[in-house]
Amino acid sequence: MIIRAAENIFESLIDEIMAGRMVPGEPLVEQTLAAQFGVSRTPVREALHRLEQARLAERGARRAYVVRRMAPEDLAELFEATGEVESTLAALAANRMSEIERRRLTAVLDEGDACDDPTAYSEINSRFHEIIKSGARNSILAATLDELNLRTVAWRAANFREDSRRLASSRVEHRSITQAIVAQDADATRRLMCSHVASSYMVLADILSRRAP
Amino acid sequence: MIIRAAENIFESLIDEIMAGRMVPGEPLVEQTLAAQFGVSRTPVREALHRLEQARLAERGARRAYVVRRMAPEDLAELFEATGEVESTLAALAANRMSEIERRRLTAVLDEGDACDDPTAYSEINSRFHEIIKSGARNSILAATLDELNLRTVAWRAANFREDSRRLASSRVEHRSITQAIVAQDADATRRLMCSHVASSYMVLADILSRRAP
DNA sequence: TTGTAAGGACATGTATACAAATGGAAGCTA
DNA sequence: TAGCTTCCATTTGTATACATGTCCTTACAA
Repeated sequence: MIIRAAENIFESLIDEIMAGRMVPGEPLVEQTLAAQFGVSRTPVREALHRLEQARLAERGARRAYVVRRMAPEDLAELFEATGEVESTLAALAANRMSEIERRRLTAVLDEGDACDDPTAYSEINSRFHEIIKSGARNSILAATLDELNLRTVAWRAANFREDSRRLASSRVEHRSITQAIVAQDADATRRLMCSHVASSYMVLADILSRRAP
Repeated sequence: MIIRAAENIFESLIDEIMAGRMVPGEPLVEQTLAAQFGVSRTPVREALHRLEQARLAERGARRAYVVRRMAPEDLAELFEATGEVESTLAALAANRMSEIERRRLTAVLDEGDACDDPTAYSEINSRFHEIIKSGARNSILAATLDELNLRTVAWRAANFREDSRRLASSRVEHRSITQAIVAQDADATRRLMCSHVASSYMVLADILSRRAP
């Protein structure tokens, strides 16, 4: 093996969960996975431990691993936590971003306005959030946000995509957030970002509740 | 072994780091630790991986583990992140704590005012922060705060204790925070908690910078 | 029928041996 | 001497065998 097997397996399992090919509650048996990946139990074991740390796997009966299940309340907490951390980053960014970064943010915003393809818009949306994250000048909070976002992958899996109505309001929200950042108004930025993230997740929560009541 | 060896070793290593018996940069060799704990490399290996996840260990030369070192800038980021998350929890708690919880918070505050022993005060201080953490009604953010606090253990190690001047201002700050929470003023709570945590860490940072310039 | 205890299947936990990789040191060359 | 190459020591990575623990099944008795 060129690179570490445990690392590959960890990434592969995350991909499987993200793609929805492994659903919450599905067993993750060391022996079975080892056979599938063509390695021994040892690296699989390590990958499963890492999945557990990342809260993507949990222990079921007989200490066996399963893809993590989450009650709706837990999901709500997770969404709230994500929103709060991202809002904090945005508030810090409002105070700390350079003129160049503010211009880049505005540019990405304009690019998003000119884009109608949902897939492309999703990529632009990521860039928007990335700029804010790095503008906050705190890599630890940024990493914390990444970890929280990673935990939602299993729930974003089922080919969730923001519908066009949500896309329109998302544009408006990004616009207000950007204005608050450019005005270096940290409080407004926090408030706006918080409700922006809340709205985004509301749509997802709605879909999930309709599918698994 | 009655309970899991890997778990024991993980806890033990954290204790060693907390106590300052293992200092940043010190090598953590699987073979050596295995011999010390009287087990094989396997559980030690697992414990080290967990330490790495917790950001208490890092990889040095030849992928060997060492107790994590941190540059002063990283430490500043860590303190800021901790303060922001705790402030967020406090702001949520201001909106969500029950009347009973508010009374308990006030009671702990009074207990702290009547206490002059630094060790006892430290314990009361912990209870104060615990009440706020649980009052926020978000276990994920609470766990995030715990994880961030855990990362500072190696830096709190060197029998750091708040001096009496700091203790006096800490009392005053706790009083204002409690008043803001009782008044259910989330914004004021956030602001006060943020500066409270910042002041606490300032003392530690000051000590650290004088010891290792 | 229900409660309980023994046995067994299944999955993880641990021990050990061997493989691989990484950095550094020794030695060679220009 | 500087720079390169080769080799080796050290440490982690992986494979495999065996140990342990937990739950479920089943048999038996009240």
